[in-house]
Amino acid sequence: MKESLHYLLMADHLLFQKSLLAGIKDTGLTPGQPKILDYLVFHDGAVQKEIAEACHIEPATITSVLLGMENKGLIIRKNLNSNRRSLYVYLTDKGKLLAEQVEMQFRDIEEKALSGFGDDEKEILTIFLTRINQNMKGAVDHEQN
Amino acid sequence: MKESLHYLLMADHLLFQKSLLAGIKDTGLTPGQPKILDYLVFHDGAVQKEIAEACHIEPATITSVLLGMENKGLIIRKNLNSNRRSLYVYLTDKGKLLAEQVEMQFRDIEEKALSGFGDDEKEILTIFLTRINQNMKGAVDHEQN
DNA sequence: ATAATACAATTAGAAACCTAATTATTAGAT
DNA sequence: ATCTAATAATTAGGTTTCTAATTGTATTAT
Repeated sequence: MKESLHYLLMADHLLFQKSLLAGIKDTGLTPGQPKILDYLVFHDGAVQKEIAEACHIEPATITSVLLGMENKGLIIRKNLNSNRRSLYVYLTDKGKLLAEQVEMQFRDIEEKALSGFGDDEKEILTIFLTRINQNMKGAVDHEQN
Repeated sequence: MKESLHYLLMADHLLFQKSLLAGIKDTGLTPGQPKILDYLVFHDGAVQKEIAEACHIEPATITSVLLGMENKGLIIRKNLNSNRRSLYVYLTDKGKLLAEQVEMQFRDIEEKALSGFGDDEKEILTIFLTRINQNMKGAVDHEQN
């Protein structure tokens, strides 16, 4: 089991997550918030559904996490007249500052995780993980019909 | 962000998990239970702390998940006289049956995930993920001191 | 134009997970 | 031998996550 793909992916992902949280303890961010902050850096103004998909969590989950982030003043949610059933999410200045810290931490951990890897190896790894991603996406989509 | 290691690991892990849960819906297992069942197949009689470490969850979490599994009759927990502060966990016959189903599903998904991969590619992937694992373990251990 | 359908977000309720503090047991030090 | 440290499990309290059902808004069909 220790050598199975599932186990390795789980271990790597969770160690990454644990390391991230340790590195941003001083920010007061709770575990669900960093990935959303990170997504918004590159997709400011996204609607909730989009964020949920990108972060691989359900729309119902996003609702509560974003509420917490809004209360902390990290984001604001706007209702545009052109589409009143969607909520558009924007980083505040405070949110941007914390997001930068998260970004930095992401980069640090990634570097640590890949220490000893050559550029060619990094590229191969990325390609492999992307292929798996596509294989799995197809599988899950198929099951939903 | 879509191309970062963290994102790819997260996506692959969560798609794997989602696919697994879809494939064992009929078993009535809740999301936290399959990985423990799987671990016990190869480590029957493990103590709770060991299971927690292997499954990358905290001892406090194991307590409640194992309670649920015990109530469902999937496991029993025994107190041995030689060490009365540890609890030794064993699969019941019912637990073994469900574990087999979980195993089968793990294998199916792994095959789907790696479709198109040659044996040499699979081996390289495993090596890479294991190296990342070791890099991260070192990092997390270091932070704890 | 109105009715049916689809869609985005939310609420409700439950499971999984965490950290910090507690209890019970074991091991180690003097 | 007793006192202190460490260890395994648990409890308490909170966050994240899920599914299913609901609300409000937009689209589509007749």
